[in-house]
Amino acid sequence: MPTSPKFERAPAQERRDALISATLSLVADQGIAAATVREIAKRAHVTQGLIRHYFDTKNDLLTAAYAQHMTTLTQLTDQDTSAPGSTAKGRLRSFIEAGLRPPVAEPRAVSLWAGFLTMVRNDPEMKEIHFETYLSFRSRLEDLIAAALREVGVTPLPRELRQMSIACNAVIDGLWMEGGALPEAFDLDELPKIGVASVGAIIGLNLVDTE
Amino acid sequence: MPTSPKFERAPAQERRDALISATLSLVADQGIAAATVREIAKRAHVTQGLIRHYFDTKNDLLTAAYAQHMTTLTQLTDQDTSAPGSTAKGRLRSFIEAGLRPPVAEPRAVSLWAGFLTMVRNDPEMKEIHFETYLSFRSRLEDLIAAALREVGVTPLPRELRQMSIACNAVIDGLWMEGGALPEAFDLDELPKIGVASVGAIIGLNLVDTE
DNA sequence: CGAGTAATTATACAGATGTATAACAAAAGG
DNA sequence: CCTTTTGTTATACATCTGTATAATTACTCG
Repeated sequence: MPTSPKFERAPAQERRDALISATLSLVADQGIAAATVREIAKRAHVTQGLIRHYFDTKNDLLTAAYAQHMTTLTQLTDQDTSAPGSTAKGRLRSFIEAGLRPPVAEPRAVSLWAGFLTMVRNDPEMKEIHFETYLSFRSRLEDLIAAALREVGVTPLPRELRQMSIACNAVIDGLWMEGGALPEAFDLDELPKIGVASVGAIIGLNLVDTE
Repeated sequence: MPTSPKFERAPAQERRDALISATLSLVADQGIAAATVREIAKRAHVTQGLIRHYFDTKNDLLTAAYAQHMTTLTQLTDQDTSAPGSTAKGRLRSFIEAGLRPPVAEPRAVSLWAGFLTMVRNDPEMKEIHFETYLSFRSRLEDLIAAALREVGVTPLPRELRQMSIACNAVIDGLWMEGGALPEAFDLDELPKIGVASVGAIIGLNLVDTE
């Protein structure tokens, strides 16, 4: 008498991914404290013992989840700026806008950032991931700013460029954070617009007008 | 035979404050998960049962701690802008600088913000506190911007003013966050300088030069 | 088709956590 | 000085947590 299988064996990568995204959604929804092994297992539709089969410790799972989230964020922000044939100014604008629209800018992402911050500050491995992601974002921004300025014949000093990129990064981060923490306080597309205008003001270049 | 007293009875307000600041320092240092009743009691030099005597539930203590922290932050930012006889431009600059220097801008404050974010998003009472603090900060900033512009004969439209204050608030928040999350990545006084310059650029007013 | 392997479940365990309640003792009032 | 009040400690308890290990069961390979 053939009974229906009691569970299914999934490919390793698939299970790992399921566990990681269960972790991320839990941290985003209810904070790091709610991400217990049992709750994670439930969301991934497995039993809790299986977590140990893929990750030596809960901390390993959390680290893997954070790394994956940061990688995704970086990719999402970058993808719109690689279109060839466009102007540097246009690429800079796309970069800003992408960072201030879903899926990059949304409550979920901000909650994840906040949820992991404690671990980032105390765990060297996570600190490393955070630091690299931040610097890579800022250096990407710095390159785009330099290119846009070069396009109009301006070449700022390295020191000026550094300050511009820090400031522009701060506007983007700040808007991202405000939009995520108080989504109901802003209109749709309000944040991207403000972001583009502000970065333009800071680097002294009108990014708003199309041409 | 008179033995030394086994404990001391403290004024109610004093004990409440001790419990609240123990909570805040714990959340700042090790995150919200580390703020257990036993650990809080230890830092406040009392036993854990006493917490229940001052707060019905742990959640009440956390809410009280968050409220106190936010109030302190607001006061710290505001105090330098009330000096009479100064120019509106100068007051705006003080406001920005105060928000980007210790004790407002420091890792501890950012950790607290992150630690409480989950609760802010899920607990209506804390959401209310957060919303009001944010709006009050922004409206304070909006007033200062309007005054500084009026001083040079400029009167922006309400819509423009709103966008400026959102953007300026974002720069300040973003710099505040970056400085707190990666303190070693910035020089002392670098963030206040960048903040003043950026806000100036956004509202079209040179805030850097003294006169 | 049958045995071996490893993915998955099931169970166990020591310690931590929030809350509840009982026991104690320091200060206040008469 | 003694009683009362209540701030404070001490203890108890059910539940949850991360980790460890044993027991199953689905798939693979010969």
